Amino acid sequence: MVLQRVIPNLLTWYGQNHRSLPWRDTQNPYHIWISEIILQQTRVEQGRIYYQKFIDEFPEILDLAQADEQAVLKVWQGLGYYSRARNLQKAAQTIVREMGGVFPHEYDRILSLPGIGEYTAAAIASFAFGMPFAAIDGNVKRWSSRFFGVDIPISKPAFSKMVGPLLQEVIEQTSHPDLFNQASIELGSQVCTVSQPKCEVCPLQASCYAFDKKLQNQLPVVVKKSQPQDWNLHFLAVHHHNEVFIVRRPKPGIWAGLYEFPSLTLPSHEKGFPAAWKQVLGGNLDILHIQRQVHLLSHKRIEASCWNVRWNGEEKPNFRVAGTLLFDASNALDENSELWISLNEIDRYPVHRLMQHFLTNNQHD
DNA sequence: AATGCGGGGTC
DNA sequence: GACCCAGCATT
Repeated sequence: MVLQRVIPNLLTWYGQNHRSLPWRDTQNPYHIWISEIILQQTRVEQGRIYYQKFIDEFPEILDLAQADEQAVLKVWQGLGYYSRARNLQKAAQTIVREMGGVFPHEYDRILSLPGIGEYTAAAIASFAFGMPFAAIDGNVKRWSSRFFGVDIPISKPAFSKMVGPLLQEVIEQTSHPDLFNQASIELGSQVCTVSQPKCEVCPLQASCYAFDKKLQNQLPVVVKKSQPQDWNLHFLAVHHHNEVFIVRRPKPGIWAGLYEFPSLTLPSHEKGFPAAWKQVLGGNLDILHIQRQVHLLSHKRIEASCWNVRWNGEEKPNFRVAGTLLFDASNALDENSELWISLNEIDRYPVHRLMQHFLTNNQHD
């Protein structure tokens, strides 16, 4: 096979050029696991600080298994894709309950844990235990499509079906599967980049299809993503004496398990104070100020308004009026889903970036 | 097979 | 803006 011939080049290149990262040079499966979950759809530089925080907060699997979900989400706050944090803890509990508290050494058992798919299972199996499973992430897909000249869109299962066995065949013949995977990923990240790949220094150049045919800019084939959906979202920061009202978002869904001021989705043209709130709170309410913020996610464009109001009634206002939806997350409740807290307690609760923005910039608007 | 799920860096 | 990052779960 063509690839087999240039593997020595690849390993030599990696030995001379790889970055030093906190989760390399360890074989602790727990540490490697945490790093791999953090790095899913997340750049190394963004994940780095979260990795350190997470390990410090939960040094062992047991610490993670026994923690409050809220504490896990709090460490994850701001990183996004919060189901990763919840699955991490679920998996830790499974390991403690069903696997004797020891991270499993078998590929199939690793793969069975929540939050771990084929890529992550292969990465952990090879990095922690030296097992020959080809780890195929976005970096590997990119160089593979160029090297082998595969024009199937890399997001399609058919692409992995085509390339996976080729890489698997090679890794089963190398004496260092862990180094092969590290080098493969690092190559895609540092050399075979999306734009302007550094073919002049690439250890695979001599056998690369795209280099030979000058098709580096045609490969890989990428399916264009759908446009983000507009979302007109209103938040109600209601102050009563020294307290504010927060709610926990339901699972599943965006920001599941995180806290926020109660929010309400309205048709995109409605930018005024929500009528449903006015109807219930109208008489005893002063609107102090409004914060407007456009918040961009990969799949949503959120036009958010945060209404800071003072409630003048003696008793707390009642948000649970029969037949009226006063905020989106007003279902699936337990005792901690709706809370009145003093504003300086908010740091104890995990919140999303948009909520954090409203809290941080509250004095100056 | 397609979609939902965050946030941020780069060009 | 558009792209995409050491993907996975769900439908």
